[in-house]
Amino acid sequence: MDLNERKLRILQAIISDFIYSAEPVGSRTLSKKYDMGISPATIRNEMSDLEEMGFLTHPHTSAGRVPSDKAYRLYVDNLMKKYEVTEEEKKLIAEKLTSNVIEMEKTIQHAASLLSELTKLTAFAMTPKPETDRIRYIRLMPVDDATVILMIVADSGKVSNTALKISVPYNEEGLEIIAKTMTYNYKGKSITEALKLDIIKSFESDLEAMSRLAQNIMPNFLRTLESMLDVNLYMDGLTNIFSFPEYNDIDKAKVFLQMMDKKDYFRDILINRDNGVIITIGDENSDEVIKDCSLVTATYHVDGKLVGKIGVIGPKRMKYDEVTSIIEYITENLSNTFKLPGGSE
Amino acid sequence: MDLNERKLRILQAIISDFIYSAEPVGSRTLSKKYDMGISPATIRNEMSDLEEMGFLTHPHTSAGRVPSDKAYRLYVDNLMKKYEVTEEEKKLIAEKLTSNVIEMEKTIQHAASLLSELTKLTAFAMTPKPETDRIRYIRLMPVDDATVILMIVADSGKVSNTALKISVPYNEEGLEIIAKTMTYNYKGKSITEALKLDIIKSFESDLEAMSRLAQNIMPNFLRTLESMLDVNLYMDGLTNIFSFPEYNDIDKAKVFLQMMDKKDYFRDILINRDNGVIITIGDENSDEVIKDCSLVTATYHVDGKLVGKIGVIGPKRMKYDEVTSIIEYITENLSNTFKLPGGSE
DNA sequence: TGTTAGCACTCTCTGTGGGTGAGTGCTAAC
DNA sequence: GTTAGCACTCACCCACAGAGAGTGCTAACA
Repeated sequence: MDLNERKLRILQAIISDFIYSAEPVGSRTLSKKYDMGISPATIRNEMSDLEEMGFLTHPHTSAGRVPSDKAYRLYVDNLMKKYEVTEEEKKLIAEKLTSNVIEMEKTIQHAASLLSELTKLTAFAMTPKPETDRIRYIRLMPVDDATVILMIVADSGKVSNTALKISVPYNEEGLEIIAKTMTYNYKGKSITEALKLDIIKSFESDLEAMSRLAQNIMPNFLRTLESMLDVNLYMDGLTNIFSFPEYNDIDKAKVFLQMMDKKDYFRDILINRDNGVIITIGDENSDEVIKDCSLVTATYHVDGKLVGKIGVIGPKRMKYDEVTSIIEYITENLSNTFKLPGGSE
Repeated sequence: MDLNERKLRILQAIISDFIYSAEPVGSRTLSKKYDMGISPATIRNEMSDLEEMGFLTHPHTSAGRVPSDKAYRLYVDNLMKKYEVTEEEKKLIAEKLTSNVIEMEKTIQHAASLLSELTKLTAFAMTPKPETDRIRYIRLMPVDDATVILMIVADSGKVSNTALKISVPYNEEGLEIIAKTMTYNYKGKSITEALKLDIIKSFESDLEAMSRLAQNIMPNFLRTLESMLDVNLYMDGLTNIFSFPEYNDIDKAKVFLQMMDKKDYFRDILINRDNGVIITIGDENSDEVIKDCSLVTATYHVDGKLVGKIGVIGPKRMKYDEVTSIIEYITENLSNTFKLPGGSE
């Protein structure tokens, strides 16, 4: 059977209407509302064909038609018109994302909040996977007799610090020597490489006091490095799903929210997605629990290299045109904000 | 009318049963299950008295009795037995809270997660209000030609850093002089005091280059100080409310979750609560939206001074004995972990 | 006088069955 | 190929009856 122009027009109308109303679309409504110049009966015949071709389904015999995953895919790939981000939206995005950038993490959090506000969906943002981030330098600074602050600065601009409890006496020079030695050994190494390195020997030849101080510091240094590898996931607009009639069912809402609550689980889903703007619709999602959702994700860059993700999750009948344009625009802004050292945590 | 011993026993049984079952308690069930040695009819008479005294209510004529807020209050103040935190629970708390303390914020987050896990309620934890925290020192460290890291260390051990974009040429000595001058001026001042101070003049007398560098740095310094005043609120176990039959109603669940989603609103509720272990039951809560919840909060200390809050929110029929004991135990552990400089962000 | 058995009454909850309306699918005519 | 007509289907709403849990009152009992 042929997917001719009239069938496409009908399909498009059904998808638009269903995205808007969440109600199965009937032939009569269609012919009245969209003024297609053909009678309901003709539309019914076409609908029946479209159903046979797998683009429409039927919740039950006497209900209207509902687009299938295949239909949404066709819509996203071919039918959908490009949505232009409005000036108002652009202004809001610029305001929240570029000014006042004090911490990278805060900015990423704001991006999620903004995205959920603009799309009225549940949004999330993931900090970059810093595996390839390289160590720039390490500092040790005394606070008091028993406390030292360890600071690690990476190429991306990420800074991590930890207050260490030190059980041996020390002085500022000793700290400086250790920090310099560490910087010398770790500079230019990625965090994952650094974790494999064993430099504790470097200190053994020196004075014993120094060696003991270093032994006090190193385990904490490694733990701090490890924590730098953590990927944080922020969510916003969780309760937005309540505005969709498909989640008026308590069990559906419960399953959705419990899934989003398991951040580790959801993080894994995100990590395994490809880069760029990716849309997965319903059954296209490999994870059982989100098989009646659509997921739209995109990637932003930090320092031109590290890759973070941002996106939305919601019912399959989302406004794909708006959502993708807005996400694209936000990721561009984020990438610009995080371009090369500066403007980061 | 007198609240005699038998009435108390009946009331206690009703409260226990209702906390467990969430079903209105009838006279027959009570006499069978709790073996009180009196007949249902007698119990009915007593129940009727208890209702008149305001301790019980009636959802409708032919339903059993439900404890009123006044009954819960009596239970919490007088009837409830002290719950002993089990060895297992203690072990879990010790594991999650004392070991591996790299960042204060992470530990506080863990505390919330732990609390929700142990109580099966929605838990939250608020970082301390750092108004009285005092600045210990300020450092400026070069990253590259256009980036400098600003680091502020406070007495509590809290460390805040920001990467600044610098638009004028500079050298390490210049940074050090400015950092020393800033430390000299700000050391010992609380953050709120520091925000009111205007030290930009201190740099005017010096070389012009220095003055321009300082003018590059100061606005960002103030913004970083401001961000140090932020109080973070972490939540965990939001979806636990789905396990309570009283939230099987989609609208109830929605209202609850939307309320918790408005973090600023909820943060304000917490900030206004007194210190120590505080239980507020139903109508005792001044905020309309949580009038059918109970809120249990407690305070922990950082550096022996700063005060953070942690607690749970849930239906009025919560296991107050368990909840209060566990919260108390966790706050003790937190306060110990955060005792004086060390073990913090 | 306090306690208990008995009984009528109340109210929720569940299941059932008819009516309504939106929509389909088929057939026959245009 | 398109359309009008019509029988048929199915979800949804509503009313109604019966069951079950529980109360409140009364009268009898220790």
